[in-house]
Amino acid sequence: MKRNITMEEFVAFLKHQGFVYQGSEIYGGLANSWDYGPLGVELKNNIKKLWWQKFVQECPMNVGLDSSIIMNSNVWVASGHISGFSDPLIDCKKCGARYRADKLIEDASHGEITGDGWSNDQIMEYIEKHNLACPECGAHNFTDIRKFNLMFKTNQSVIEDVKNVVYLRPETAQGIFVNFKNVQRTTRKKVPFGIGQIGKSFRNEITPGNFIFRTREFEQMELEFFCKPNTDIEWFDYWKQFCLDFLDTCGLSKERLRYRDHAPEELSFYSKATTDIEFEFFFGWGELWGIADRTDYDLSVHQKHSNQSLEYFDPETNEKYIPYVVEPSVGVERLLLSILTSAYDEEELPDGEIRTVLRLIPNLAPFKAAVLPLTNKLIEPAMEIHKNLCKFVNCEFDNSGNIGKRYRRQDAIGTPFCITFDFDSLTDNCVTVRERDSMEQERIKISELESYIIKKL
RNA sequence: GCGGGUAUAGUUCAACGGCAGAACGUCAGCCUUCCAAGCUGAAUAUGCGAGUUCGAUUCUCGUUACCCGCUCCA
Repeated sequence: MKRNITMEEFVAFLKHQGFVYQGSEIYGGLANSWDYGPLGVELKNNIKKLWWQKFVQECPMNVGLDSSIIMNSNVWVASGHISGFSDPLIDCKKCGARYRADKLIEDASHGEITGDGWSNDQIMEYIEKHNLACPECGAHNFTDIRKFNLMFKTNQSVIEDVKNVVYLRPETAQGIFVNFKNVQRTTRKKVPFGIGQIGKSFRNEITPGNFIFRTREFEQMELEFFCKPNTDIEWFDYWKQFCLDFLDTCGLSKERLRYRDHAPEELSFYSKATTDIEFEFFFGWGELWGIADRTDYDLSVHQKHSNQSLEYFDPETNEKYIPYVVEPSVGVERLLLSILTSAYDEEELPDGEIRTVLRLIPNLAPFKAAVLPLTNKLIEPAMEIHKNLCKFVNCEFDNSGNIGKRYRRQDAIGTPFCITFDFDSLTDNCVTVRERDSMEQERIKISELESYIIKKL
């Protein structure tokens, strides 16, 4: 990227080209929801396809799964998502500082009283009675207690009732864990093996933002890799490298990628070690891919709560154990954003003109080719070529404006090849194939066009 | 959630308490034999809701969305 393009400019660019629109736009939008346009959905699908290819199809150890978004609520009790995430939060109305109300009491009483297990009313009563002040500004002016609930809640029935409360999954991982036995039995896989899944997840984030970086609805591509206890460290390193290689395949700029190991105090309760692959987004470095050593935590808690054995019998050693899990988890939208960020380029041509180019790898490009008649007199025969090529690759037809303009337009959406049908084509049965990055042109026989394009992809 | 800022066409910007303009883009026609050419024409905008006013895109309030900072992020 030659120029320092701002995020706002980039968002406008993506909207203009039909990659990403604001969600519910005609109704004034909905905070942090984004829709993927005709080009966005192609790119997104291509990203998912590539991930699936690399993590499932080409990886004999791994298989795929597609589990439900809505699951038995006990799944979330077991996983800790319900109990572990209902902190009573309170804000100081004066300075805006936010606290966990129970911690406030604990701190004020110097640890003598913990608000653990208290009801909201009890906590509020204590705060009022002891006239607890905001540690920041000293004011006695708090909001009501609000339970911060990460999960989207709904009812599985037309009647709302506490008994039929269900949640939209906050991660796809649990769907894999609860199917561990099913998958292992039916595929006859031996540990180590992995289960991959792509799907939507939902989290009521307190502060979403930064465009599509953090949204409440998002899509994850997760692999849960089951291995023998004490082999988790080596597999952890294996997948760390594997993910980085994948990002390289996607065309991400190396200098905008780095590993970041989580410090022991920031590790989640379920994780022994976590490394993020971070990408340098517009707003700074941010988590792109989290690789976590989840140990046997998940299978153990599900075994406990479900009363179903989730042990694996290792036929080689005749041992029974609960496998350890290494989880590389990446968000589709974050990956899409980093791919687009890396691909965006404004190139100065020899004549001083600037062209915008999305240097997407051909595999990911929304359109693989565009068929362009040199003039409007050649629309019909050019359309024939387009019609045929569409059967093999996603390609576009464009006859508006002059040819140069159409080349630039395709450059800006990352189309790797432009196929121009000119007057000579009528007699020599050849077309000009113009390559996006080099801008070089080659004369190709129409009969060999498909194989030429497919080979280049 | 708090504080600050912003909101006019697809985009970038004008203007005004009294008919809202331009450039680029888009579309149509003409022209055009390979890198955003030219000519002619067209469509498209004051985020939403109240209030003040004879009249509000302009002033006031509310609301929604976005941006920046703080806070938060199992």
